[in-house]
Amino acid sequence: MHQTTIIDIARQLGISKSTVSRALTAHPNVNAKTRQRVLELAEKLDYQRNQLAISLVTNQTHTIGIMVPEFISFFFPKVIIGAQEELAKSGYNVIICHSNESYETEVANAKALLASRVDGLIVSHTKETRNFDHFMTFQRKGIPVVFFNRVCEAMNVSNVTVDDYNGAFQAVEHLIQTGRKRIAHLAGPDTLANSRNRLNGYRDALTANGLPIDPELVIAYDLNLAKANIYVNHLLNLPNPPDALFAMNDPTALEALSVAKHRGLSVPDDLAIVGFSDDPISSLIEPGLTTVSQPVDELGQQAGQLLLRQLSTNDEEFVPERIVLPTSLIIRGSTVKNRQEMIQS
Amino acid sequence: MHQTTIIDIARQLGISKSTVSRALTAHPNVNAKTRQRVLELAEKLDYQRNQLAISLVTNQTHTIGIMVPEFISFFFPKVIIGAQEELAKSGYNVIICHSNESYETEVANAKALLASRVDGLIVSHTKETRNFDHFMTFQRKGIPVVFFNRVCEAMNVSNVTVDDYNGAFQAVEHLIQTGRKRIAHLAGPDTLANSRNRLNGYRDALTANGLPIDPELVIAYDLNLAKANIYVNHLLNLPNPPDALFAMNDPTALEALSVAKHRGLSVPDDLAIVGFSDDPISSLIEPGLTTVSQPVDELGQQAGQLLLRQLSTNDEEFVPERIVLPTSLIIRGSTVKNRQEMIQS
DNA sequence: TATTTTTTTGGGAACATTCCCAATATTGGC
DNA sequence: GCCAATATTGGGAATGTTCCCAAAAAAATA
Repeated sequence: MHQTTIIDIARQLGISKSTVSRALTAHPNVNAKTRQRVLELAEKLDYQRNQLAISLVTNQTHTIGIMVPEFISFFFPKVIIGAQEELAKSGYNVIICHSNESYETEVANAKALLASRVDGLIVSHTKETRNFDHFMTFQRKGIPVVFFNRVCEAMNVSNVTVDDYNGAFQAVEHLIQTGRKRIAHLAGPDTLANSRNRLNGYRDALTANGLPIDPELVIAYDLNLAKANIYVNHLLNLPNPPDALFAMNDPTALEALSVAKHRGLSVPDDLAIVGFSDDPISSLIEPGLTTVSQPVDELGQQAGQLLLRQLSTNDEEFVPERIVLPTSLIIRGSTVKNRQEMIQS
Repeated sequence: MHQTTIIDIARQLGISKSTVSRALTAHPNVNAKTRQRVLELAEKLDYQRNQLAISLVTNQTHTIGIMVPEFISFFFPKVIIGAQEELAKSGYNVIICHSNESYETEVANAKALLASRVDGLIVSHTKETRNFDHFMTFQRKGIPVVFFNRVCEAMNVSNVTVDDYNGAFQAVEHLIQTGRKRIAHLAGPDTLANSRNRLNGYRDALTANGLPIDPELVIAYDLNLAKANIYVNHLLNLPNPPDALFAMNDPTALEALSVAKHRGLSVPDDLAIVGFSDDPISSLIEPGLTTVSQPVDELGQQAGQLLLRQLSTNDEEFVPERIVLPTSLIIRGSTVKNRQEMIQS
């Protein structure tokens, strides 16, 4: 089916396509009457500009790619919305991709985004990603890249993260202050920078408070919940089991909570549990889950702003920025009995 | 910054751009050696095809727009993933838009998708949408449109829904069978076809079981949770309050649950509650929420398949399909005490 | 009215690719 | 070694737009 073009309009009006083009854009050099006639006919003919042709000649698409590893949990959609709103203010559209935690899909998506000539990329990589060549290609071609949440520390690009180290430190210190001595950590894979940082925070909090680091109590896993179940049971079966668990994220913590319930353990008396990310579910279950909360909306907004800033800066003058947003500890019933929710920043 | 083009490759190899083009695509008429040389140089020069130019000349983008009203809740992301996987099998990419429940944003998004020449559209409209002109434009231009979940019944296009009427009927009948006599309904806005269908199911279930329809017990609202809170309190303050509540969706039902707890009511004894959609949270809270479950993944898959089918059919021969997927009632503690989860189809 | 200035318009290259058709090179049969 | 058949290559139009530059028209000035 034929789509109306500026040439159709030009022909019907007996004027040149240049004039139609000017009338349709905000160009000043058109007679007001001519513009009026063009606009009316365009409306009548259902004219829609062809962004492909425009992007081809102007060499910019006004489109930003956002790639996330998944978007079932509340976290990534919220970040996307934050970024999208920020970008929309400057007239940018957004293509959302999810890599499904698959390195291969991530590479394929990166290729597709490159092919559709996005003006920039906002990305959180998969847990499988060890090689970042596919993102470096963007850099080489002068297309701004901003990482968030799961960042590539080796690449010299802007990124936004939360203070994973301090969040973890604070969480573990809270457990220590409430009397726990054997604190386990279900960590994420060491491919993720945030996972590594949380692990460091856990370790340093123990050391700073004179507690030993027992390797038996630290398990790094691939965030597959079925395995979380197994590992929690393993920890609780130890001859000298933990009295507290700090989990990489809320889903893991919730899984631990369910395991504890199943084994007839009392939370927080027999096992205190802390998560990370303040999933909406965490405040609704019984007991409420103590967790490290992140400013999710701001994460997205900042990512958007970083990209916009880079987009309006000369390549030579550009210096990458690394933004770290603060976390806060939300204390609920999974660590302190009969406690109404409390926030500790 | 200059991006490598087939002309660059052609020049460096001393051959024509036609040959390079053939080598880069799956075209048979190229010498194997030539193809090899082209592929190697392309790799070396970081060549990425320019999808804009390709789409411009081939007049198809292999891109499908998916527009949803929001994607914080688990529902829409899951549908998107289902559709995306189906479309990916046939080599289609996806642009995801969310209208943020705003009619204006929806219209703007539709324009942008039209401008970027998507090959098709999968959409669930906002709760504000009464005028569907912006979607009819797609139809007029021969671009396939598939509605899901929130459909426009007035448009002659394919759509996928769940059996809202029967889901609601079954839910209300379950409440009646467990002895409830005054069943309230917190309905959605009447702009949504699924909201209207659920309301009808509610009404007919009451009538079929010889119960009166009390207009006092039916409240239609805009799905803004803050208002749900107010309305639930209003219902419970009635001189003759309801003994059960059927809510338009799970978030509404959860809000009701929280209100009931706050007022010291026992659920399900004082107030039984049923939701719609089986949100992941619903099985985790205490008591578990009885709810109408929908085959969410299948919704997305079917939407994708419908679109693909239309894409490969002549416009003249095409006949819209309307698929209705079955729902099932999941019975939990919010309607039956001490009941382990049970599914009734 | 003639000339200059300003406003408005038109022509055509450029963007990166596909694809048709013609031209050239290679191969096979005799 | 010649001719036909086949394989491979090149040339150039076409896609829908922007944008520069020149041309034409209109308005302002003398």
